[in-house]
Amino acid sequence: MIVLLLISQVIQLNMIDLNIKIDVKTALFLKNPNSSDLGKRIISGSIYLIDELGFEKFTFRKLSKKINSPESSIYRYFENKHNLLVYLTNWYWSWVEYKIVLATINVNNIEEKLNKAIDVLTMPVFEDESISFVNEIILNRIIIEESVKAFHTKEIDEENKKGYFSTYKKMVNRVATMVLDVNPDFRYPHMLITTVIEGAHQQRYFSKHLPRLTNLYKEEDSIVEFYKRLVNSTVKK
Amino acid sequence: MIVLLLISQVIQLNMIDLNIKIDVKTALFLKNPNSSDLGKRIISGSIYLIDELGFEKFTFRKLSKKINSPESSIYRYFENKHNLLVYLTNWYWSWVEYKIVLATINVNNIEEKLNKAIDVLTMPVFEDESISFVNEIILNRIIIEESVKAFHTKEIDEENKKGYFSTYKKMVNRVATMVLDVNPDFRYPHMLITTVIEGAHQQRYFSKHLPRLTNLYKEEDSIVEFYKRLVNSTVKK
DNA sequence: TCGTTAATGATAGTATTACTATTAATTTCA
DNA sequence: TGAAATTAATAGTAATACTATCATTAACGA
Repeated sequence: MIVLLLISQVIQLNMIDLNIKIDVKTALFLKNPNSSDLGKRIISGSIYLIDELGFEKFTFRKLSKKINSPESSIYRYFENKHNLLVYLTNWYWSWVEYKIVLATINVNNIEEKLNKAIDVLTMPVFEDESISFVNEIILNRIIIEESVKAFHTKEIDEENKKGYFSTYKKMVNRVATMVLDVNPDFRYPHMLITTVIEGAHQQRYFSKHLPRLTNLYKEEDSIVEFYKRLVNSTVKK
Repeated sequence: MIVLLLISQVIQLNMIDLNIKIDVKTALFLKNPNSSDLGKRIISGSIYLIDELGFEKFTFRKLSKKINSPESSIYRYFENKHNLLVYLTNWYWSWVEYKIVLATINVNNIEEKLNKAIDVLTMPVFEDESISFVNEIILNRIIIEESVKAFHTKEIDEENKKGYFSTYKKMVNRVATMVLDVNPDFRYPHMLITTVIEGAHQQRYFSKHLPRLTNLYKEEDSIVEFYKRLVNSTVKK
């Protein structure tokens, strides 16, 4: 009980921390959605609505009706729906990095440590681990279905300069370091990790919509199995 | 000279073949763009314009101005710009499959055959190998920057039923078969190949826009090197 | 507790997008 | 040559992605 409480407090603290970082490093939002009731309704409402409609059909007008606040008020928090999506992905990757830290904190064996991180990166989110107004199960679904759109735009270079993707890079870097711990001579740690992260999402998407493009076996989580095998056989000295 | 001519004829035939397949299997277009001058202007104009503006800012109205034909005429060929993008991806994958066939046709060693295919899938398109009104260098760039949007939509399941992605699946299947030739016990051939294809595109994108997410060395094509190593070490018995 | 400031609500308005409709001009090819 | 098919020219509509204005309410500090 005490342990749980402590962990929950750590998460709370950590989340505040991460949000401050987003706040400082980027110009992602005009007003911090964490700072008000309306802001939180925008975030949690948008998660449900993007999941329901898909990002293309999602609009601030529809969101305003869902949360019963005027469209113009939403625009006081986010310049446009694209920035809101990027904000959500940052939230997600902060959360994932935190889960990696938790999963590897007391693991001393470096191979096992890397494997634990790969687990977090490739396993589906099935339990509501939420400690806040964000539903992580649905957010995970949004990341799988929509997150490629967050960085496939003509504005990528300017947005990158503004730090829109720093949370993601930071998390990738953490795991890439674990790869180098296992094999310091391995030349492609970042390439490997982003291949695994994006690949695992892609395969989840394929398994749902284009199953001919992947291979699933009932008795196992094939995606986790495949990427673990891939990492271990590729990183090996 | 004679050889070149023959190859060129084969390509020509093959392209017609592939287009007939697209025609028959899907409802991708309302009128075959290959069948008229206007249709070809739509395709080649759209390739330049999508590359220039990005898919989001690309509109049929802007395209109509570029090719000097009314917007409504474009709508007689494609229901919407999304279907045009899917058409372009099909064109691209038909062309890639043809390149794989060419690159592997006289290779008897099965490992070498697979490696040749991985080469085609991971190498950049730098020469204008075009035999038609399609500029493959620019098309390759569009695939890297925009193609994820072709299958990340809410309509994916209906579109999949209509056969919108059959060209891609067919090509993946061809290479997956080569994987099984090398190791018949390997359980994840499709997963491996789609990981390589999409991963290689992703890494090209990262190397251009988010270089911290990948690892590039000047003296080599790191992306080709990495994915070859990955395939060979993962497929190994 | 009053008064100022800040945040939100209510409403309206604009340019652009994603189409559809109609009719005239032109091309095709039987 | 003449009918059928294709393309051009033009107009129009609902929805999207915003911006602007002003009224109302909440916050909070003197």
